[in-house]
Amino acid sequence: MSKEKKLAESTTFTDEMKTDIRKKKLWPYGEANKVLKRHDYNTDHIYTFETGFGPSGFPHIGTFGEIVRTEFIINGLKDAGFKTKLIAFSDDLDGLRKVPEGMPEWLKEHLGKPVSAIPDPYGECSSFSEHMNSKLRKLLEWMGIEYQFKTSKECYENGDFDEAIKILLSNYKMLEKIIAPTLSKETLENWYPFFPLCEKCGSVLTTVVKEVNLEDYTVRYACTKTHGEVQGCGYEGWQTALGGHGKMTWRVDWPMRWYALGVDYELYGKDLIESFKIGKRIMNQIFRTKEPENMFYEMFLDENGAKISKSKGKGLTVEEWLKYGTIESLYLLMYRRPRKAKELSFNIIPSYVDDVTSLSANYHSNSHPEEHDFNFITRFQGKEKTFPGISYMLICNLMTALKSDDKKLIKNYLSKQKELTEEDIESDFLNDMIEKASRYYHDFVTAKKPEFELSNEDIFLMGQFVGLLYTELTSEEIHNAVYTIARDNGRNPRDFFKIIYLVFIGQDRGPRVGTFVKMIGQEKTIEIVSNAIKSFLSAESV
RNA sequence: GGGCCGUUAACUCAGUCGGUAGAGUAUCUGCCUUUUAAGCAGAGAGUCGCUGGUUCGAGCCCAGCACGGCCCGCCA
Repeated sequence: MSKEKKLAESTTFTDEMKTDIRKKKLWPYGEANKVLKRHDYNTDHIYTFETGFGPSGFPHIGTFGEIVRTEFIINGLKDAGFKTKLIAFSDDLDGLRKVPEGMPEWLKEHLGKPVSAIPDPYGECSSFSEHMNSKLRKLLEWMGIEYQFKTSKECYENGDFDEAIKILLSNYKMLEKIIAPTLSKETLENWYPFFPLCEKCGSVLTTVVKEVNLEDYTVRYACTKTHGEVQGCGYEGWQTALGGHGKMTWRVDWPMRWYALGVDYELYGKDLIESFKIGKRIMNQIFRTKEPENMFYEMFLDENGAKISKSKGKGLTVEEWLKYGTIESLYLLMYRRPRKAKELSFNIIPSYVDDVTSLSANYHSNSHPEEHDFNFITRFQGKEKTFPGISYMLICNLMTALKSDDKKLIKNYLSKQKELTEEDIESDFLNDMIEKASRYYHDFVTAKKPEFELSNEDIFLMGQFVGLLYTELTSEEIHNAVYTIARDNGRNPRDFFKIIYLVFIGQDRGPRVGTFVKMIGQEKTIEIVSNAIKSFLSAESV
């Protein structure tokens, strides 16, 4: 009885959800609809997404982008009431081909071994790949992304892939037919879809299969191949192809994962388009099932338009972006046009931060906020997020003009120029933004603070100036006082301004003196100047 | 040889169901009696790569073309 009722409810719900999400056009919804259609909008199915990661180097911004972009689609599904799962898969059985730049030379003796069998060069984790995995996981956890972590090693060893391996090896001829067109003649001669792990030297890159027994899925192999700098040790023996004693070759490994893990969707970089096509054929012809729904994304490029690579370690990192930009700005970077190559450099960060602010305003005044970019870049927390309309670039400019990144000062200035509530001024968002703009200002805008000296006459002038401040003045009066004092003492006003700025903020330039003094308050100004002069005098007398 | 992406103001880029083309920077004008990657107010600036198609209506959808860039054609 209750079961029937439940079913009826669930069906009605499904129809509503179908029509609702089908109408939506933003790219993550487009992808969501592809994957929903695959299971006829079934609300009980757990829609499974995979992202791949090669732990032979540090995770770069592209790896991170793949996960975030996948999460956009997942969040669209979740928001519509569907169940999802994200598998972050680390291929830690991949053999190390060369010592990555900046890593110790002793790694050379481990070339050819799976990265999970190589010690951590930084001595922090149980293996090379563990180190890379932990870097990625730390980031994902910090961001609160829900995912299931799987590694190649554990899946092979658990036997999760055994059934798939049996199917692949039993269909060797068909497999060869699919792969052959992509291989050179020489490679094809000794080609076999399985690389045993050499029992003697531990290499996975140098073994060649000589004979196969399909009764028990064992292979006879010889460790005789040369792969780049790695040479086989010459060992020969029998080995089972199951249970993690080797791995399938790359183009075969990928579809095998789709099959074994039930992957419904995967994003991949443009460089893997050809590999995906092979994987698709393997899925269709050997596993006799449909390949995952999918989309490829464009590469991130460095400032010179070159592809960012793991081995070279170039390009902007996620950490670097977050040092200067808000988390939402990074999400926006990933959200916008995944299929357009983007050149990454520090100077694009301010505009992304400010775009988030305008998107926020747009979202909160929009007639149909239910389908809005802002939902994705806030991970569907848009309603709770209102960003005060303060420009990051304005803050940078203010800091430059004021030659100071003092938070209170900046806030004070902002509150004079813009209409901001007390809440806005004290918001975490503004604090965060000022801190980030401050770093940007320090690292990209400012120069070193010049050292300066004051003559007795300079100090005398400052004394006169401060003396006036005991009376309440307007900003104009203060400003004019600078001229008056300078002229009365036969000094160039320009020089006096310079002295004032040096005493105020240690720079020879700054904002308009009158407004600046009013901003920090006359009393406070007196205090700052008096202290500065005192400390200068005491330093002088030593 | 195969495939993909891009082309919107001088520059960098947005463009949310197909409904009068947007921002920042730069330029020009005015204002603030030093200066700054200043600030404020305003202005000019685009046949949305080209050609055709669908539509009452196209930057957006479809086809073809041109130019630019990238990936694959080693290995994983």
